[in-house]
Amino acid sequence: MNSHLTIALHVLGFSAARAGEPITSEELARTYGTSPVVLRRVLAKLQRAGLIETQRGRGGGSVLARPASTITLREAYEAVADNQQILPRHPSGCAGRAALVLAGFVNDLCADAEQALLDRLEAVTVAEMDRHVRSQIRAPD
Amino acid sequence: MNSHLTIALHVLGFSAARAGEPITSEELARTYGTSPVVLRRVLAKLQRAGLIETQRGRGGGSVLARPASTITLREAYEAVADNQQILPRHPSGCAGRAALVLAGFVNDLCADAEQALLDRLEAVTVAEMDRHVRSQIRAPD
DNA sequence: GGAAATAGAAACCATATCGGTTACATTAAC
DNA sequence: GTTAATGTAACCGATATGGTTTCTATTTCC
Repeated sequence: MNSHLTIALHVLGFSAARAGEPITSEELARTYGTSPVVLRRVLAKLQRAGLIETQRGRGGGSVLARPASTITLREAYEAVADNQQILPRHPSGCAGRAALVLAGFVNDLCADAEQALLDRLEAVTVAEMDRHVRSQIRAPD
Repeated sequence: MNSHLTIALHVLGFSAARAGEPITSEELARTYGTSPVVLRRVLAKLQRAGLIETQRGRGGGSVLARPASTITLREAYEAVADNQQILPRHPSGCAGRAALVLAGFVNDLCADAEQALLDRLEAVTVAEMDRHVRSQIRAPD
């Protein structure tokens, strides 16, 4: 995994705060602290996943493709995780029956643990994230 | 994360199966499918964590330092994870109050999701892993 | 129609990580 | 002292990553 997940959540959070007004990759890059090109690489993934829509040209930028209350953070994760497993798996080069059985057990357990992690991400929507940010901004400290 | 977790579980599983007889890094490397040097790098971490004990010289090798029923797979994870977080965190370069609040929210959520993953690993002991392997070996298919 | 603003994408580079190998030192049993 | 084993450092090649540059495509505004 790389930094794409945190960038994606930054994008979704800021897009939600705009309430329909498009936000540019330049502004997203500046607030996140990286370059616009890096940000567009993540924007491309979010588009492919159908989470945002982007307009080119003057006045362009990105907006949420669906209501913020219908987008879970797990969807953001899956949009940017290129089929990568969080925990590494046993390789195929194991020798012997015991090693193979052990590898199968470990792989199943890793999959189960990852599922637990994804369940946590699925329990939070972009709208909830946005509400949290709004409340914290209005009530400093 | 690298492959050290799967190697560590391989080590603990095979050590448990030996019931006190030391196992060499050469045999562990052969059954896992890598080189003995790579394996010893993981063995060093498991030693530092107090999960195995290793003897040099002829007839040497590694044995479990504690009963298999008292070692959880989470301990193995923490022995090999060099303080690394599974999910990446927001960088410190965020600009603006909204970005900082959002980063804090995301970081907290990531920590929570990781905790859910670790809980799954903590629920399994090396002894249970060993029992599973033994039962599967005796009853093929 | 032209200028400006914006996204899209490819290419390249510097850096870090990782697994593998080699080499050598250290330890313990026989 | 020979043999078998761990401990560790050094190096190499492959891969991933983030950053930058450059160019193209699109859209709006004048």
